[in-house]
Amino acid sequence: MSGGNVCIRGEANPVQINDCRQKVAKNESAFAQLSAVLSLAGNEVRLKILYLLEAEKELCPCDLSDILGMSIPAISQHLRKLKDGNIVSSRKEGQTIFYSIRPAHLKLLRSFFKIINQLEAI
Amino acid sequence: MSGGNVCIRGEANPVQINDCRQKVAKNESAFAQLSAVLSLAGNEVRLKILYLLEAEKELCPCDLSDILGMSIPAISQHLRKLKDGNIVSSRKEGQTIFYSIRPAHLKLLRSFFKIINQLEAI
DNA sequence: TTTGTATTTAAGCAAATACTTAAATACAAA
DNA sequence: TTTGTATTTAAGTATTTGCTTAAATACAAA
Repeated sequence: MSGGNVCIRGEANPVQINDCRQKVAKNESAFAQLSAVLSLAGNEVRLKILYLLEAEKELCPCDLSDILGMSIPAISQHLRKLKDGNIVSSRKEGQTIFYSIRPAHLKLLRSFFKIINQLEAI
Repeated sequence: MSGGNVCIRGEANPVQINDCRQKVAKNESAFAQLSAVLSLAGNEVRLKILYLLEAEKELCPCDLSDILGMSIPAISQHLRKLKDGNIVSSRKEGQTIFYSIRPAHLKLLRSFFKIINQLEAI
Protein backbone atom coordinates (compact mmCIF):
# COMPACT_ATOMS: atom_id res chain seq x y z
CA MET A 1 0.00 0.00 0.00
CA SER A 2 1.67 3.22 -1.19
CA GLY A 3 0.49 6.23 -3.11
CA GLY A 4 -2.85 4.57 -3.78
CA ASN A 5 -5.03 6.99 -1.80
CA VAL A 6 -4.06 10.31 -3.27
CA CYS A 7 -6.87 12.82 -2.80
CA ILE A 8 -8.40 14.29 -5.89
CA ARG A 9 -9.12 17.64 -4.28
CA GLY A 10 -7.37 20.66 -5.71
CA GLU A 11 -5.69 21.84 -2.52
CA ALA A 12 -3.60 18.70 -2.20
CA ASN A 13 -0.11 19.94 -2.80
CA PRO A 14 2.25 17.39 -4.42
CA VAL A 15 5.27 19.41 -3.37
CA GLN A 16 4.13 19.52 0.24
CA ILE A 17 3.38 15.79 0.21
CA ASN A 18 6.79 15.00 -1.16
CA ASP A 19 8.45 17.29 1.33
CA CYS A 20 6.66 15.48 4.14
CA ARG A 21 7.66 12.08 2.82
CA GLN A 22 11.29 13.14 2.90
CA LYS A 23 11.03 14.53 6.43
CA VAL A 24 9.69 11.18 7.60
CA ALA A 25 12.26 9.16 5.67
CA LYS A 26 15.15 11.25 6.97
CA ASN A 27 14.13 10.74 10.59
CA GLU A 28 12.97 7.14 10.39
CA SER A 29 15.43 5.90 12.99
CA ALA A 30 14.80 8.84 15.31
CA PHE A 31 11.05 8.14 15.27
CA ALA A 32 11.68 4.51 16.15
CA GLN A 33 14.07 5.35 18.98
CA LEU A 34 11.98 8.08 20.55
CA SER A 35 8.65 6.27 20.25
CA ALA A 36 10.22 3.29 22.01
CA VAL A 37 11.16 5.46 24.98
CA LEU A 38 7.83 7.28 25.01
CA SER A 39 5.84 4.06 24.97
CA LEU A 40 7.87 2.72 27.88
CA ALA A 41 7.26 5.91 29.87
CA GLY A 42 3.65 5.92 28.65
CA ASN A 43 2.68 3.20 31.08
CA GLU A 44 1.44 4.64 34.36
CA VAL A 45 3.26 2.14 36.55
CA ARG A 46 6.56 2.59 34.71
CA LEU A 47 6.20 6.36 34.78
CA LYS A 48 5.84 6.16 38.57
CA ILE A 49 8.85 3.86 38.80
CA LEU A 50 10.97 6.30 36.79
CA TYR A 51 9.74 9.25 38.85
CA LEU A 52 10.67 7.44 42.05
CA LEU A 53 14.05 6.37 40.72
CA GLU A 54 14.87 9.96 39.88
CA ALA A 55 13.75 11.18 43.29
CA GLU A 56 15.54 8.48 45.30
CA LYS A 57 18.57 7.89 43.02
CA GLU A 58 18.06 4.12 43.24
CA LEU A 59 15.52 1.59 44.51
CA CYS A 60 15.16 -2.19 44.59
CA PRO A 61 12.22 -4.20 43.19
CA CYS A 62 11.11 -5.04 46.72
CA ASP A 63 10.85 -1.38 47.73
CA LEU A 64 9.02 -0.47 44.53
CA SER A 65 6.59 -3.32 45.07
CA ASP A 66 5.93 -2.03 48.56
CA ILE A 67 5.56 1.62 47.52
CA LEU A 68 3.30 0.97 44.55
CA GLY A 69 1.29 -1.84 46.14
CA MET A 70 2.03 -4.27 43.33
CA SER A 71 3.40 -7.82 43.22
CA ILE A 72 7.14 -8.31 42.98
CA PRO A 73 6.96 -10.16 39.64
CA ALA A 74 4.85 -7.36 38.14
CA ILE A 75 7.45 -4.80 39.20
CA SER A 76 10.31 -7.01 38.05
CA GLN A 77 8.76 -7.35 34.60
CA HIS A 78 8.37 -3.58 34.27
CA LEU A 79 12.00 -3.10 35.34
CA ARG A 80 13.07 -5.65 32.75
CA LYS A 81 11.35 -3.67 30.01
CA LEU A 82 13.01 -0.48 31.17
CA LYS A 83 16.35 -2.27 31.25
CA ASP A 84 15.83 -3.81 27.81
CA GLY A 85 15.06 -0.30 26.58
CA ASN A 86 18.34 0.93 28.11
CA ILE A 87 16.48 3.43 30.28
CA VAL A 88 17.65 2.00 33.59
CA SER A 89 20.67 0.08 34.81
CA SER A 90 21.17 -2.07 37.88
CA ARG A 91 23.84 -2.85 40.43
CA LYS A 92 23.95 -5.67 42.91
CA GLU A 93 24.67 -5.27 46.60
CA GLY A 94 24.42 -8.53 48.57
CA GLN A 95 21.16 -10.08 47.39
CA THR A 96 19.57 -6.74 46.65
CA ILE A 97 19.51 -5.28 43.15
CA PHE A 98 19.34 -1.51 42.90
CA TYR A 99 17.92 0.09 39.79
CA SER A 100 18.67 3.61 38.64
CA ILE A 101 18.05 5.79 35.60
CA ARG A 102 20.76 5.85 32.95
CA PRO A 103 22.24 9.37 32.79
CA ALA A 104 21.67 9.51 29.02
CA HIS A 105 17.92 9.50 29.59
CA LEU A 106 17.76 11.85 32.56
CA LYS A 107 17.29 15.01 30.54
CA LEU A 108 14.21 13.80 28.64
CA LEU A 109 12.72 12.15 31.71
CA ARG A 110 13.23 15.24 33.84
CA SER A 111 11.11 17.21 31.37
CA PHE A 112 8.33 14.71 32.16
CA PHE A 113 8.79 14.96 35.91
CA LYS A 114 8.69 18.73 35.67
CA ILE A 115 5.28 18.45 34.02
CA ILE A 116 4.10 16.08 36.74
CA ASN A 117 5.16 18.50 39.44
CA GLN A 118 3.45 21.35 37.62
CA LEU A 119 0.22 19.41 37.18
CA GLU A 120 0.29 18.65 40.88
CA ALA A 121 0.36 22.36 41.67
CA ILE A 122 -2.92 22.94 39.84
CA MET B 1 -2.25 -6.41 47.54
CA SER B 2 -0.63 -3.77 49.78
CA GLY B 3 2.29 -3.82 52.19
CA GLY B 4 2.58 -7.57 51.89
CA ASN B 5 6.04 -7.69 50.32
CA VAL B 6 8.08 -5.62 52.70
CA CYS B 7 11.73 -6.60 52.47
CA ILE B 8 13.35 -7.92 55.60
CA ARG B 9 16.76 -6.46 54.78
CA GLY B 10 18.13 -3.85 57.12
CA GLU B 11 18.67 -1.11 54.56
CA ALA B 12 14.96 -0.84 53.76
CA ASN B 13 14.06 2.55 55.15
CA PRO B 14 10.44 2.84 56.39
CA VAL B 15 10.65 6.63 56.29
CA GLN B 16 11.83 6.62 52.67
CA ILE B 17 9.12 4.14 51.70
CA ASN B 18 6.44 6.26 53.28
CA ASP B 19 7.81 9.40 51.69
CA CYS B 20 7.65 7.70 48.29
CA ARG B 21 4.10 6.51 48.86
CA GLN B 22 3.06 10.09 49.53
CA LYS B 23 4.82 11.43 46.46
CA VAL B 24 2.92 8.94 44.33
CA ALA B 25 -0.41 9.61 46.04
CA LYS B 26 -0.04 13.37 45.71
CA ASN B 27 0.58 13.14 41.96
CA GLU B 28 -1.83 10.34 41.13
CA SER B 29 -3.83 12.41 38.65
CA ALA B 30 -0.72 13.91 37.05
CA PHE B 31 0.70 10.42 36.41
CA ALA B 32 -2.54 9.36 34.76
CA GLN B 33 -2.74 12.47 32.57
CA LEU B 34 0.88 12.46 31.45
CA SER B 35 1.11 8.72 30.84
CA ALA B 36 -1.98 8.99 28.63
CA VAL B 37 -0.26 11.59 26.45
CA LEU B 38 3.04 9.70 26.41
CA SER B 39 1.41 6.45 25.38
CA LEU B 40 -0.39 8.22 22.54
CA ALA B 41 2.88 9.77 21.34
CA GLY B 42 4.65 6.47 22.03
CA ASN B 43 3.24 4.91 18.89
CA GLU B 44 5.55 5.37 15.93
CA VAL B 45 2.78 6.19 13.45
CA ARG B 46 1.15 8.72 15.77
CA LEU B 47 4.50 10.31 16.58
CA LYS B 48 5.04 10.84 12.85
CA ILE B 49 1.54 12.27 12.47
CA LEU B 50 2.16 14.74 15.28
CA TYR B 51 5.56 15.66 13.86
CA LEU B 52 4.00 16.34 10.47
CA LEU B 53 1.10 18.31 11.95
CA GLU B 54 3.55 20.55 13.75
CA ALA B 55 5.63 21.07 10.63
CA GLU B 56 2.69 21.71 8.27
CA LYS B 57 0.28 23.37 10.74
CA GLU B 58 -2.58 21.14 9.53
CA LEU B 59 -3.15 18.09 7.35
CA CYS B 60 -6.11 15.93 6.29
CA PRO B 61 -6.39 12.14 6.74
CA CYS B 62 -6.02 11.67 3.00
CA ASP B 63 -2.68 13.50 2.89
CA LEU B 64 -1.38 11.65 5.93
CA SER B 65 -2.39 8.34 4.38
CA ASP B 66 -0.48 9.29 1.27
CA ILE B 67 2.62 10.53 3.11
CA LEU B 68 2.87 7.60 5.49
CA GLY B 69 1.83 4.92 3.02
CA MET B 70 -0.98 3.64 5.22
CA SER B 71 -4.68 3.01 4.63
CA ILE B 72 -7.13 5.83 5.27
CA PRO B 73 -9.04 3.94 7.99
CA ALA B 74 -5.78 3.19 9.82
CA ILE B 75 -4.89 6.89 9.80
CA SER B 76 -8.41 7.90 10.76
CA GLN B 77 -8.34 5.61 13.76
CA HIS B 78 -5.03 7.06 14.95
CA LEU B 79 -6.42 10.58 14.54
CA ARG B 80 -9.47 9.58 16.54
CA LYS B 81 -7.28 8.45 19.42
CA LEU B 82 -5.35 11.71 19.31
CA LYS B 83 -8.62 13.63 19.26
CA ASP B 84 -10.10 11.60 22.12
CA GLY B 85 -6.93 12.39 24.05
CA ASN B 86 -7.44 16.09 23.32
CA ILE B 87 -4.07 16.31 21.60
CA VAL B 88 -5.42 17.39 18.23
CA SER B 89 -8.49 19.25 17.00
CA SER B 90 -10.14 19.36 13.59
CA ARG B 91 -11.85 21.83 11.31
CA LYS B 92 -13.94 21.14 8.26
CA GLU B 93 -13.47 22.82 4.89
CA GLY B 94 -15.75 21.47 2.17
CA GLN B 95 -15.46 17.71 2.46
CA THR B 96 -11.95 17.87 3.79
CA ILE B 97 -11.21 17.67 7.52
CA PHE B 98 -7.99 19.34 8.65
CA TYR B 99 -6.32 18.19 11.84
CA SER B 100 -3.95 20.29 13.91
CA ILE B 101 -2.21 20.08 17.28
CA ARG B 102 -3.97 21.73 20.21
CA PRO B 103 -1.84 24.65 21.42
CA ALA B 104 -1.94 23.35 25.00
CA HIS B 105 0.16 20.35 23.94
CA LEU B 106 2.58 22.10 21.63
CA LYS B 107 5.20 22.78 24.29
CA LEU B 108 5.57 19.17 25.38
CA LEU B 109 5.41 17.86 21.83
CA ARG B 110 8.02 20.33 20.62
CA SER B 111 10.44 18.94 23.18
CA PHE B 112 9.97 15.57 21.44
CA PHE B 113 10.43 17.00 17.96
CA LYS B 114 13.59 18.72 19.12
CA ILE B 115 14.96 15.33 20.15
CA ILE B 116 13.98 13.86 16.81
CA ASN B 117 15.80 16.59 14.94
CA GLN B 118 18.85 16.14 17.16
CA LEU B 119 18.89 12.36 16.66
CA GLU B 120 18.73 12.95 12.94
CA ALA B 121 21.89 15.05 13.10
CA ILE B 122 23.89 12.16 14.55
C1' DT C 1 -31.71 13.46 -8.16
C1' DT C 2 -27.72 10.60 -8.98
C1' DT C 3 -22.85 10.13 -8.64
C1' DG C 4 -18.57 10.65 -6.56
C1' DT C 5 -15.29 12.16 -2.88
C1' DA C 6 -13.54 12.41 1.97
C1' DT C 7 -14.02 10.49 6.03
C1' DT C 8 -15.66 7.63 9.80
C1' DT C 9 -17.40 3.53 11.84
C1' DA C 10 -17.97 -1.41 12.48
C1' DA C 11 -16.50 -6.10 12.70
C1' DG C 12 -12.92 -9.35 12.79
C1' DC C 13 -8.40 -10.89 13.92
C1' DA C 14 -3.39 -11.50 15.05
C1' DA C 15 -0.13 -9.68 18.05
C1' DA C 16 1.25 -7.22 22.08
C1' DT C 17 0.36 -5.91 27.12
C1' DA C 18 0.11 -6.43 31.90
C1' DC C 19 -1.09 -8.94 35.16
C1' DT C 20 -1.44 -13.71 37.92
C1' DT C 21 0.57 -17.92 40.19
C1' DA C 22 4.14 -21.22 40.44
C1' DA C 23 8.73 -22.57 39.71
C1' DA C 24 13.58 -21.50 39.16
C1' DT C 25 18.01 -18.82 40.41
C1' DA C 26 21.39 -16.87 43.17
C1' DC C 27 23.34 -16.31 47.18
C1' DA C 28 23.65 -15.04 52.37
C1' DA C 29 23.14 -16.83 56.88
C1' DA C 30 22.48 -20.40 60.36
C1' DT D 1 24.77 -28.37 54.45
C1' DT D 2 20.12 -26.63 55.02
C1' DT D 3 17.20 -22.69 55.23
C1' DG D 4 15.64 -18.38 53.93
C1' DT D 5 15.67 -13.99 51.23
C1' DA D 6 15.60 -11.19 46.88
C1' DT D 7 14.82 -11.57 42.46
C1' DT D 8 13.82 -13.44 37.92
C1' DT D 9 11.60 -16.42 34.74
C1' DA D 10 7.89 -19.16 32.85
C1' DA D 11 3.26 -20.25 31.72
C1' DG D 12 -1.44 -18.91 31.47
C1' DT D 13 -4.99 -15.47 30.63
C1' DA D 14 -7.94 -11.37 30.02
C1' DT D 15 -7.52 -7.04 27.85
C1' DT D 16 -5.81 -3.78 24.63
C1' DT D 17 -3.78 -2.46 20.31
C1' DG D 18 -3.40 -1.73 15.41
C1' DC D 19 -4.33 -3.21 11.44
C1' DT D 20 -7.76 -5.20 7.60
C1' DT D 21 -12.04 -5.09 4.73
C1' DA D 22 -16.66 -3.69 4.19
C1' DA D 23 -20.32 -0.70 5.18
C1' DA D 24 -22.10 3.76 6.62
C1' DT D 25 -22.09 9.09 6.70
C1' DA D 26 -21.79 13.55 4.97
C1' DC D 27 -21.83 16.44 1.53
C1' DA D 28 -20.25 18.60 -3.12
C1' DA D 29 -20.87 18.43 -7.96
C1' DA D 30 -23.03 16.95 -12.24
